[in-house]
Amino acid sequence: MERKLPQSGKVRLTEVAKLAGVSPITASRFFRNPNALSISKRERVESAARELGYVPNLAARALASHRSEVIGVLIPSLTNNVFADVLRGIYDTSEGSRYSIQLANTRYSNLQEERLLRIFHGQKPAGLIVTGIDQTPEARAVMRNMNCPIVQIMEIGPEPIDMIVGLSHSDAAFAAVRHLLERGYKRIGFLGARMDPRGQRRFDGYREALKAADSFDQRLVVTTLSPSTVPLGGILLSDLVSRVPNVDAVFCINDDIALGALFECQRRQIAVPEQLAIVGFNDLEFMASAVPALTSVRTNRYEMGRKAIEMLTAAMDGKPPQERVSDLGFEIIVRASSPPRRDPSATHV
Amino acid sequence: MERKLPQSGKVRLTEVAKLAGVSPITASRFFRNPNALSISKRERVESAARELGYVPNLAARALASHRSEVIGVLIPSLTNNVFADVLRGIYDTSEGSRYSIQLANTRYSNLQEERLLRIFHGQKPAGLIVTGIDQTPEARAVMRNMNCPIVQIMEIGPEPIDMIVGLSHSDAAFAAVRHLLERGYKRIGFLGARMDPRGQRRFDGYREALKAADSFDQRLVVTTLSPSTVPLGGILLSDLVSRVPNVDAVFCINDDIALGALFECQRRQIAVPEQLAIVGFNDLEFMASAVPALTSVRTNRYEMGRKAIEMLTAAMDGKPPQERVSDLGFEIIVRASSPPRRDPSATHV
DNA sequence: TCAAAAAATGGTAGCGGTGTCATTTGCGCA
DNA sequence: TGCGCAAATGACACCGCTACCATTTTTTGA
Repeated sequence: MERKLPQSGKVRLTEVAKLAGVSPITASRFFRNPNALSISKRERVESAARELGYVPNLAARALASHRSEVIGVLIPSLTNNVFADVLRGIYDTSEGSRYSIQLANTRYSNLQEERLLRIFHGQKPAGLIVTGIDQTPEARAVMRNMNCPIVQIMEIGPEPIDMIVGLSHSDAAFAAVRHLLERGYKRIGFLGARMDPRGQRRFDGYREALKAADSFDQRLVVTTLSPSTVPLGGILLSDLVSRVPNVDAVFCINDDIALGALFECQRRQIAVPEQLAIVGFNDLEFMASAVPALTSVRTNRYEMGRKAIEMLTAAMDGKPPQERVSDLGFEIIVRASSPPRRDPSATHV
Repeated sequence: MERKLPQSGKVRLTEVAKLAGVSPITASRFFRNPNALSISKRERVESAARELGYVPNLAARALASHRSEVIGVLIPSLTNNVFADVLRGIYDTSEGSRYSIQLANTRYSNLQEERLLRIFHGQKPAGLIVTGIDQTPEARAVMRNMNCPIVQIMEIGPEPIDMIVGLSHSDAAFAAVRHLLERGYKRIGFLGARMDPRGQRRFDGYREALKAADSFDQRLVVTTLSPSTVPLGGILLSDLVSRVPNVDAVFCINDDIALGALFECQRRQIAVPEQLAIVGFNDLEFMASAVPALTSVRTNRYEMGRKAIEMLTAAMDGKPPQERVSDLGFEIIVRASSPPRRDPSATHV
């Protein structure tokens, strides 16, 4: 009970074992699989460990067991709010387990990703989480050699490396644009930034929806490779309305762009939604607060992180996977920024 | 040259040494301090390592050397944008070094913080970054026993544990409120969420500025312990204007609250800034885009992360610290939401 | 009741590096 | 040419824990 808080005299497993009156190997087993011990020893070891304030030496454990208890996580950005939610899910869920998270930032670069994978490879992680489905063949080769369970997140697609959890971004974008079409919008623009493959697939959904309605028009598409920011949303919108003044709706590749577009409309006195409907993607919290509240596509990001860790820990603990592919889906959250189009002149095309 | 990408046959230091024709210990030295070897051996080891695709086993290294090459980072939230910027600074800067980052989330809980510190303590990190200056005595005791350099970030204050980099939040808040006073605002409200100690100090700055102008009024203060969100900003603003209808400015504890307040004003047809000036804190990117653009207090968060790692690596490499306290300061970014007050009736008080 | 199987426990060796100290080599200078 | 010192190199033990296998104890079933 009396706990001399900062134990300076180092406590090794041997000390715990000695105090508990068992062999070191038995004490070791207690920490890995308590059920393998008889009740009496289990209690003795437990109380001995507590009394001495034992903290296992992870380096020694990793060296002896040939595997670390690290889950490597590769994400492309720390700034993007979208990943903050996924990370929360990852950290929250991993906290209960014995695994710790090693986070690395690829900055949307395939080369960085390869480099980081090689570093992880050397660390023999217990599991790996990577973002997206666009790894290079080299990266995939490294991963196949890792000999640990791997979960791809954010997106689902063909040929998962191992397991995968996410949603179809093209389907989601398709549904969002269908929503606008069904509400009577005719000239629906696309604002896209950071046109990485995932963004490209959202664009694909947009294009397919419009092509199906025979309304696709390249002039309505404004994209850039620059990273998404709120101010950039304003710039893209400016571009769009100067090109196509009578555009009546925009589908934005994400919520930051949508918010920037809304602000730009306010600046230019373009009435939203009367003159221009706006739809975003991700449904960040501010979308519901904006004036008017902005329609968006809800993606279950926290859940995605949680699920990824659960799939990983199940696999690491040797449990057969329930499912290799988990489609978390999406939901169109309809708000005031995309009401049914009232202006009958819109039907003139 | 021909690199069989995924080296499966494990390569140990011994193999490298053998190929290079040196003893293992010499090879070991090459990786830690190449200058200790003669040129010829250095080159031999280097090419041998490359040829075999050697990756050091970090666990073995940590076990043998009694120190890991891990920098522990404790932050209170992953969701809060503010920390994303700091983290970017941390990750960007640490990438060049041989240290890796271990991130942990305290969730604004002192108990979590203590628990996490104890875990880190067991890992013998090479360095530690903790957020804020409000650690419990127990937490401070654990840290003092860590025997590694420590940097506190976000805030400066008395009695740093080791090193510290940040700014004075009360000074920053004081300056922001002074700005409003100087522009002629009389009834300046305070919107505060998540009133943790750091938020409290911002409130202190607000209060002191108003007291100095003899204008402090408790009815103008609306706070909650709930986490900051954009929607919450709207709720707090509603509360304030229903209590004090003639409030003419608000100082918001952060930018999310400020944005929510702006949206609420739009909803209620309160003209910003004519009827109500708004000032936020942190200067997130969207503040400049909002309509009207919102005044805020710029804090150098990326720089804070960068500096923390630099101080840490310098100390870990045994260099004497240039400075133990680094005040990164702040800047009031004046925008359209807080123009000089024009309404002369305001002078009636 | 006793043998066989299962569960619990322990002994030994070694994971892949590095600290420590001893030894060898190189080099400047008298 | 030889001496002394610093630089370069090497030998050995051991970091703290776990894999592997051997041994002991308990349980089970005929």
